[in-house]
Order: sequence, then C-alpha cells, then structure tokens
Amino acid sequence: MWKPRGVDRTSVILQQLRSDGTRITAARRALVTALVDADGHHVTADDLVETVHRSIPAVHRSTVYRTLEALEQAGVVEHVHLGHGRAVYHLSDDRHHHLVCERCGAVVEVPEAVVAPLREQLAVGYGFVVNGRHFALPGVCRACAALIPAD
Amino acid sequence: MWKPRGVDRTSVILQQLRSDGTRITAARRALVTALVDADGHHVTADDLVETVHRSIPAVHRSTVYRTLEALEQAGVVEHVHLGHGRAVYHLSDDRHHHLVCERCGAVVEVPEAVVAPLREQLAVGYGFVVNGRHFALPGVCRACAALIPAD
DNA sequence: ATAATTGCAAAGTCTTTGCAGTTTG
DNA sequence: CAAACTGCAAAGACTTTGCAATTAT
Repeated sequence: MWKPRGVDRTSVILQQLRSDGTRITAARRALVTALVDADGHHVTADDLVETVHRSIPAVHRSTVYRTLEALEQAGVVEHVHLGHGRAVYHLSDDRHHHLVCERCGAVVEVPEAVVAPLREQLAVGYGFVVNGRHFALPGVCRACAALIPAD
Repeated sequence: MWKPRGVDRTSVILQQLRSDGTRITAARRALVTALVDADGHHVTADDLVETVHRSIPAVHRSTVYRTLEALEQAGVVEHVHLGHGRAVYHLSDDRHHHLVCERCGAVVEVPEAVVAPLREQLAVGYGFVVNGRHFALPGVCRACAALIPAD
C-alpha cells in the first residue's frame, strides 16, 4: 500500500485550498504541514501553534485558530472535543475515533469499522447520521481498569 | 438498585450525601432539586444556576460549580461535553446517550441498549470500558439531513 | 465548636473578534 | 490593486480558586 509523503499531501491540500479561492500564505503552509505531520494523532490548537512556531515563530495563535476555521470550512479539517474544553484537530481523511480515558487521559484510537454497525443502527432507527470522521467516547482504559478494578 | 416510591428522589440523594459526610445546605438542596427536575434532560451549569436562582437568588455560580464537583465525586452526578466548551450535567442513574446535531444543535437521546454492542466490542477488543452512563456523538439529525442532502 | 461551605472577586483556559497594516493572486 | 490574510490587543465564554465570613452538624 502506497503512502504519500508528507510534502505531497501538504501540497495536494494547499492546491485544493487555492482552487477554493483561499490564499496560501507561509502560516497556512506551516499549519497544513503540521496537520499532515500529526498524521492521525490528536493535536490541540496549542500543539499546532507550537509546531508552527518551530518554523515560523511569528505566527500568532489567532491566525492558527482562524486558519483552522478556514480549513474546516473547506472540509480539509475537523475537530472533536475530548472533554474539558479543549478541542483536537485532524485532517478530514483520517478515519478513526477516540476512546478517552477519564482517569489517565490516554487516548485509544479505534478504526471506523468497529463503529460502523452502531452508525447504521442510529441512521436507521433515529435518522441520525453520526459524524463520519471522528468522535470521542469517554471511559476507562485497560491500564486504569487494572489499577482500579471496581469503582 | 432500589427505586424510591413515596419518598422523593431529591431527599434520597441528599440522604446519601449526608451519609458521605457532606453537609446539606439550602444551595445544595436547591441544586439537587434542579437536577432531579431536569430528569434526564441535558442541563448546562448555567441552566442549573438559573433554576437554583428561582428559589434562592443569592447562590453564586461558583457554588453551583463547586457543588456539582462535589456531587460528581460522590457519584451522584456526571457530565459530558456536547461540543464547544460547555458541559451538560445529569444524575448518574439516567442511562442514555446523546446524539448532537452539528448543524442545528438538536440533541437526540438514545437508550443504553442501542450502544451496548459497541461497548462490548470495545471492552473485548481494546480493553476500554466506555463510560456506562453518558456520552455524546456528533452528527446530523434527520431534519437537517433532509434540508441539506449532500454536503 | 469547628470544619465544611459560601459569596465575592479575581484569575485561568481556550477561543474569538475588531482593526490597521501586510501580502497574495 | 483589491481582497484576503495577519499580528496585536482586547474581549468573550466557561470554569476554577484564594479568602474571609458564614453555617451545618
């Protein structure tokens, strides 16, 4: 299976943005690169700011937020809330979900396929189309369950 | 677990708290009542503040937050984040989940049973115990799906 | 009595916004 | 060049915290 290199994917995305009329700036290039490099891992806006700063320290937090919003509107990026306020961002084509441990904060990633049956049942029974890309379920991870057997 | 008949739910909960060593105050009584009255509906901290104020206007927001924290520690209350920051609170024995429409904000409630199979699969396959009580899935509700067929 | 609880005000976190200057296409 | 984008600073939503006064047990 062929896996596109980070640079390739970045330019594909930038290309797509440009064709939408959005302008490509150094900040945006850096942010998209940061998202591509994150590659399926959950990153907060803060993480992204930090990463972007490694190449362009001048980029302001607000620019990151605004660009994320633009990317989201363009359908390139999505975000979920992993409890307690802060959101995590990811490219739209990373199809997996999050199990967030309420005790230690660990994040377990689960492929889409596992969730597909529930998705179908909700669609049929409730007319509700679960976000195809990404969501988070709270719970207790294996390690914590082992440490604290009963609640 | 025993379900109260003649005795109202509020006093049962307050009783339980008192036996935990927590002190019962007017503010706490009002808050528990507000939670009981919400009865399975999603309420934000703000909703609760407002409700509590209807009987005791003097109760401060911070008291509500602190009491909610205490109630959560006592296992009486839990909260979930329905996207974008604000959390919703509910009594721990209300077993249902939320489907939150990303377009109109509607919240569809789904009984635990629907989710049970996924829960089991995640437990077996990932050692992850999904929160037994409450979580939220983002998506698009029936009405919005009808309005905006394709994305 | 005495430790828990409260109100208040202030701070903290995460995110958004108005504006004037800069850059892209 | 015009429209889009940016940094900055300030505000906004939601929640937490330090403290002295109050209150339940």
